[in-house]
Amino acid sequence: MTEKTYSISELSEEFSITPRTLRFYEDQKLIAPTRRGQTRVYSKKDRARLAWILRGKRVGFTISDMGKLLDLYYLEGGKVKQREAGLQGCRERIKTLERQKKDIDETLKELRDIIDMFKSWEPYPGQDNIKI
Amino acid sequence: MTEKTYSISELSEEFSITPRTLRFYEDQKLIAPTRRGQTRVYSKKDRARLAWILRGKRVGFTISDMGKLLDLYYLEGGKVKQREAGLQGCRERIKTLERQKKDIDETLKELRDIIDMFKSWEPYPGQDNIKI
DNA sequence: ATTATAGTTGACCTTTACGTAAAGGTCAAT
DNA sequence: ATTGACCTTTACGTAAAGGTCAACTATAAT
Repeated sequence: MTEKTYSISELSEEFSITPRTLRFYEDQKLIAPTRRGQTRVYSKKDRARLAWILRGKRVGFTISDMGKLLDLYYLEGGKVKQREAGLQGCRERIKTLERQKKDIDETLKELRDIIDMFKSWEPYPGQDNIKI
Repeated sequence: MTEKTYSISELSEEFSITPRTLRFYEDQKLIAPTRRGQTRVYSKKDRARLAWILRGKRVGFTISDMGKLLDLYYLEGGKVKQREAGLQGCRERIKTLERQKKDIDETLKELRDIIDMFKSWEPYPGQDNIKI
């Protein structure tokens, strides 16, 4: 059974990014698709890595951050020190993410306040300008 | 009673940013401190705006995003269309923030899995290298 | 055979968010 | 009056994350 593979455009469409982005990630050593000739062939594993990278990006990590994380994740055997550093790194990331969650909750609250403020200013029928 | 004010360095230290950053935000019309001579004097209100901007930044908004949001917030009277746009903008931001929260939760879960993985590799006493 | 469709590698361009001098003003303390 | 601390503007520099050509190549379809 041959595993499913993806072309660069399939993958970029699926994740709403451009092929350029995928090539860029490869350039930055985040993904290493195999080649058939000189054409990139992405595996399921590559696809999973990509999903990880993009999610990391959405929550504020840089792509090089994600590169390091992925390396840790796929680390098969390594020195103790590397693993310790990995653990430390993970813990720090968890902390910043938890802070971000708090920030988001507070920002959400304020956004909803703004919406309420807007609503309480609803114009009267027939009126399309409000002056104070 | 004269309200409390802050110097550029007070404020930048409090929020762990550089004075350059504050001047930059002013350049971008995000904050408009008053002046005593040519020296910037920040009010409580300025400080609040700054806190907003920085929180927005932490959760992934650009500073120009935050500028627009602040304008909406401090909007005193305006056309209906502006307010409608403001409402729409807020709703969109709320959506992306909620998505980000989900992303964060999933990322947190995976980070914790990685940590568990690391832990299960704990070396035996006296051993400081693991090979596979 | 030629056209269309994907793919490739450069190389340079752009935006965001500041950093980093350079060059000097202001004011309090010595 | 000079030092030091803090402030100012102007202006060029930079890193991150791609965008945007341009010039080819490979393969499939007509």
